[in-house]
Amino acid sequence: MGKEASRDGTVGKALDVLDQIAAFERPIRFSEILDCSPHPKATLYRLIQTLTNQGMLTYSEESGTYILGIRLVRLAHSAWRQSSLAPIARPFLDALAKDVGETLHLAQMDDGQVLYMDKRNAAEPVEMFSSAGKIGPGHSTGVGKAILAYMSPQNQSRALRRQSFYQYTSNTLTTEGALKTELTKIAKTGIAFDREEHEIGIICIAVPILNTRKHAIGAISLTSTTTRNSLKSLQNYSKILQKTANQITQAAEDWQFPT
Amino acid sequence: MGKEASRDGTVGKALDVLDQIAAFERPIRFSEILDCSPHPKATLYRLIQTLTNQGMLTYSEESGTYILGIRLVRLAHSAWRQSSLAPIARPFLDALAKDVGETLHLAQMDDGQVLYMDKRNAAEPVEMFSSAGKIGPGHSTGVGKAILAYMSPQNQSRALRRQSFYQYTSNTLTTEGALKTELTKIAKTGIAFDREEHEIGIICIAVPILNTRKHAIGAISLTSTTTRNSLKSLQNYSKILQKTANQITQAAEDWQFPT
DNA sequence: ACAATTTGTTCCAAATAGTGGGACAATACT
DNA sequence: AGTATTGTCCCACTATTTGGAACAAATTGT
Repeated sequence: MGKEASRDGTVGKALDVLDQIAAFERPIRFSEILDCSPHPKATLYRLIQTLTNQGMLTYSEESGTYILGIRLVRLAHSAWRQSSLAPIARPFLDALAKDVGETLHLAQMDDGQVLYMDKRNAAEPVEMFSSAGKIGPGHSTGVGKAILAYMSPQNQSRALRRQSFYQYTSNTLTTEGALKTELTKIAKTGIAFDREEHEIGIICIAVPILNTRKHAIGAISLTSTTTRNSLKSLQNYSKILQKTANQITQAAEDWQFPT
Repeated sequence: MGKEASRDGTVGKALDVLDQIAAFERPIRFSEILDCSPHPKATLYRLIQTLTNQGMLTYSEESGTYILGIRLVRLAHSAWRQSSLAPIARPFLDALAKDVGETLHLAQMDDGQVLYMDKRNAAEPVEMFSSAGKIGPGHSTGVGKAILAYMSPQNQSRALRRQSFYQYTSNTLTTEGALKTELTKIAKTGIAFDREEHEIGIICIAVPILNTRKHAIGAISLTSTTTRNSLKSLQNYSKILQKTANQITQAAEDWQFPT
């Protein structure tokens, strides 16, 4: 119990390697992987060879580097369709986008991290990173806090333990205590705000998407800039966001979700 | 030698299972997987358990079914950014989309199959398959033929062997001979057409994206319907498509060599 | 040009992790 | 209740993974 060694065999190790390579967001040498790997050289070597001729990694002869393989993209397409809310939420997000003309995000929680599943651009786009599969911190985003506020106690504390509490801006909540207080407030109102907690100048309003047991299975958010909106004016969107969230809940009812 | 057993260990088996589950485009029971699996019950069971607590699969207690897990989406995001042309091609596709106002696709080849990496919608959307990660046949799509025409002889024949030559419509090329003749023509003109070969009423014009060695690393296509366009009128787009493809080639080159 | 160093690949005996027949439990059908 | 189907678990057997160390290739230093 002391250690949370939940390693399952070779497959687990192989997948860890994939995560490691994904973390570097660039082509990477064998020895670079080796440096951040707990495995001995020969072991890592065979692991990577296997992954490569399985199409999960791609090797570039010219530069001697590895990148994540194309097979993942194929698999992820199925994963996205099957286990994300995106396909279900699509028509409702489209309608909402038409109504509000601001940047919208659909996100779910993966092991304490926010995972963006879909996005709609503002009429006048604020160029932001993103697209499906992008991850973000749970403690400093609107969607993250909205979902955390509506988790079962066990899941919540597990997720909280995963938070880095990295201070992105002076508004970021950097302690578990501060975040918990905020989550309680959110659970009362059903609405979460990002008060420039992740990036100065960027604010957002988010609402959870709940299942029948009143636990969050995702969240939607509307993002804007402080030059175009204030936290007050974002409040005007709360009704329509909640309506959309409810519609998605409804549509998702006969669907199965991850815990 | 007789057998083409290229299985590498447990990891390979686990990944095969993922592919199998992806193939069913719906939640699936344990026994259903077992039916199309070469592994004995206990083996498959442990494999799936491992995959599940690694987040590659998600299990629904209520219905006792498995779907591909959310972790794949996260991994694929990195894969998409690293090993697809999509991020590089994005600005050029955007510009092209603005100019032509028709449905555009960016695709690459994965083991003989077309893999769509990005898409731009027409002003009046044509509802058809597609979006990133979606796969399609090589022998009956514009992008597929464009890429096949510009492959090295070895790669081409390997890819041709992978083709199903399934007859989607009366126009589909259903023999290797017919396809090869077509590919020779395409290699001369640099332009590929889909003459309702995949779906009646849908036509498209495609051009390859070439590397410095004049081999295809991908393709872009413009799709329309027979009610809005004819094969002749699609020809008008050939210049601008080729210009865009060249721009992407250029950008891809610069990408490889950042001093 | 030559040695020293770093980086990548291969081998093989020992150890470990995966295998699968079959027993058992939990549901679903008659 | 009885029977069939589906899912979970056990454990002795065995095949696969392991990793130290030797080797090869590419890079760097003098």
